[in-house]
Amino acid sequence: MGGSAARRSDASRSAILAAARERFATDGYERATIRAIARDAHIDPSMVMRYFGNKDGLFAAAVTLDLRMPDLSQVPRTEVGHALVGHFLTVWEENEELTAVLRVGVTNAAGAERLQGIFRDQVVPVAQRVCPDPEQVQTRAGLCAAQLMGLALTRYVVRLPPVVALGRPEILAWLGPTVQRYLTAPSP
Amino acid sequence: MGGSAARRSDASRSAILAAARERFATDGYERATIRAIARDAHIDPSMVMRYFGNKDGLFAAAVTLDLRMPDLSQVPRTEVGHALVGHFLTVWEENEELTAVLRVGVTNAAGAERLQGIFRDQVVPVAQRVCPDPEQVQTRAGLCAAQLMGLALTRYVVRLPPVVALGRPEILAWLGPTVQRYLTAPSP
DNA sequence: AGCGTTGGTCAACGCTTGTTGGCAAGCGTA
DNA sequence: TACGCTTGCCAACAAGCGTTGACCAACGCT
Repeated sequence: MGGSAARRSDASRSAILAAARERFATDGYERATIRAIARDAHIDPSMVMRYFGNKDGLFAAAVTLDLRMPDLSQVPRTEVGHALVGHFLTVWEENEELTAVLRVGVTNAAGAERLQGIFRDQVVPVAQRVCPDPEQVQTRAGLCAAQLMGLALTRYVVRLPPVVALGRPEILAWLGPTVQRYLTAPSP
Repeated sequence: MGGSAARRSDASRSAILAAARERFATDGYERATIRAIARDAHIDPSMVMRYFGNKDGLFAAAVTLDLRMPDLSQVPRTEVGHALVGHFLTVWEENEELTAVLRVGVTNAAGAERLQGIFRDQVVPVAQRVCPDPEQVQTRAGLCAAQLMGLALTRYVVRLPPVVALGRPEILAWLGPTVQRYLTAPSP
């Protein structure tokens, strides 16, 4: 029962998960059909059901999001904004699961809850390190999330041309001070 | 043919459009079914087809988005950020079509194009009034869009609790200076 | 009265969806 | 060889989808 032993089906499982990640990222929850995912993985749709129960289970298994948040207490206090924007930019561009969870979070109630969980468990704790006032850390983290998710939305999902055209240094120069202010400036 | 005369079916038409707006806003494009919209409007699904051709036509007719952008050249130059954030906040809260177009813009390719069109035709021209450098106006408008759509996304769609909890004055105080900087500060 | 136009209902079409159960082939062990 | 478990494919199900066309009732006109 432990499941530590390698099963013969592990190749199929991971093929399904990879295909699911890609489909969810590009199509969103509703249009990412089990049949299409199975076709991408060169396997029968019924196998997807047997391995993951149902479509919700597949989504839960495929999209497990780790932002790999850095330890901001190691960064000079005047550069946390710059560091945070840079980290998000890197993670977004090398990890399509973020687009998946954002797309699904907008269409699906369960997806929205997952986004809330990521915010609560991964973003807020990091903000707590740099802004110790427990009264304000939630608000400040929320403001950062609004700015960073807005960037992701306009750049990777909606693809507003001017935002797509921005280079990494320009984004850092524009958004770094904003996030810095949201995290460390005195409350207005 | 002109269509100026009031038709007997106008009540049904507008009932369908109202129901469609609400469904698209809460469910997104795929899950907002014609059958559900027709049920809400107390009418037969086939009438929706007759009036609007197909689902795309219904969406186009239901979600016509006018941001009613203010003339920022009338506002003191140091307060355009504050004014813009306040305007967006007002429009978002009294108009569910914005949530609809955002939700659909994330899932549907046609919806994304519509968002790009709104940005191009309604947001950029206003930014042009306050930031006359034609080289930068696109970029600056894009940055504002990223911040404002990020707010809308986290507040009205994903509903991150700390962002939902923010009051209007706090949002103005936090985001006003950001948008102000994106519009008027010297390029970093 | 008779007419065409309009507003509306009903039943069905073809298709896709998530999901299920049965059955065949491969494997390790006894 | 025979057994039991795993892996996989196939065919089918019920439900829902967008969409279509036939049919009916009410209206406005001449």
